[in-house]
Amino acid sequence: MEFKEAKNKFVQTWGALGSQWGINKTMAQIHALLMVSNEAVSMEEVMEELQISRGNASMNLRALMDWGIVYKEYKAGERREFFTAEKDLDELAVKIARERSKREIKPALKILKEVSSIQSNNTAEETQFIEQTTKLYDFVLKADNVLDKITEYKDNWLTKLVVKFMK
Amino acid sequence: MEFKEAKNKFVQTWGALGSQWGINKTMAQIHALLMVSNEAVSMEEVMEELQISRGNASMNLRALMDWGIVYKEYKAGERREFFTAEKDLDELAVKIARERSKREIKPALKILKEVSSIQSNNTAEETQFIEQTTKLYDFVLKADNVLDKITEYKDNWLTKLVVKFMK
DNA sequence: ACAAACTTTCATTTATTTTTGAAAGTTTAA
DNA sequence: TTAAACTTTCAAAAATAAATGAAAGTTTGT
Repeated sequence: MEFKEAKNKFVQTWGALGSQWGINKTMAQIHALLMVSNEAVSMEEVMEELQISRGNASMNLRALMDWGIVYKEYKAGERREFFTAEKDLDELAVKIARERSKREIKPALKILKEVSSIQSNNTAEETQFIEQTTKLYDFVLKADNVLDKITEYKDNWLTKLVVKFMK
Repeated sequence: MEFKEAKNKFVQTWGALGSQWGINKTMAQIHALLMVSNEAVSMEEVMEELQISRGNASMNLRALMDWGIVYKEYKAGERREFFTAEKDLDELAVKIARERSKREIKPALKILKEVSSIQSNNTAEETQFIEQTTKLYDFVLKADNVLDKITEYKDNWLTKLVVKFMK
């Protein structure tokens, strides 16, 4: 396999993975492309490499910056903007984890708390509902807290987790 | 908030979450419905509660069984099949983690290994590509191993993780 | 062996999500 | 202040994913 083919395969694969994880395909592809580029990439180049429209490139680059995993760069004497991806994987994973916690887990917790707090009429049905949603609330809360703690380490959290856990 | 409203809210919320996580909305809703039911539910009831067609119910129940988080149950003297969800959350999370590892992480690792193994012509571009995809491979492999180890505990793995990690 | 009771399949339809591209907006340099 | 160079927005179009429902398939009791 030669370079171009490998690069393309990587971008495609990362894109497909993204869509299984609630991130859209193009967004994941752009991220993949930037991550393996040795220097900052212009919007024009992104459009060219991925064969996408200007609007699409603009919106997804913006979204990636909102996630905090792609940065704008300005080059001296250049009017255009260039983009780079977060390349440190510990940092990348931490940012993704935090963002998903904020966007998905926290709101879900709020709802779980609400629905598990109804007062029961003591039918078997309602008792089961309250019991299960309460358990879910506790579980998700605990998981979210663990995530928080783990990502506090930032550098090498994965390695530290391995060390802590394997012994 | 009264019971029916709470139940509906829970099912809707779980469904929306599902679609952000690569599981389709109906599949997640059915799972939510079964999880808070005190007894096994027939396909007819699922259709009725969620207002979905027979085909849809059948396909998604099947998919949930493929994931190993919904079970068929037979009642004496009843021709129909009934369904229950895995209610133990440790067990549920373990099954989901294992399934996603098998379906998504393992295939991604295979590709990462492939693309990171091209031989370089020593351009800066290719060097960067190989370096970054190699790092990714190592990272994802390590993460997958940690997941494996954690889910081996099965019972109370989350609690055990908290204990190990907080001290 | 038949038929009633039930489940699965899959071609078609429907709904949702993503993409496009042209117009509007912004920034910079002269 | 003007215009060139660039980016963003968003309504409409295209692509993708999910749902429907009728027909085919299966199982069970008589």
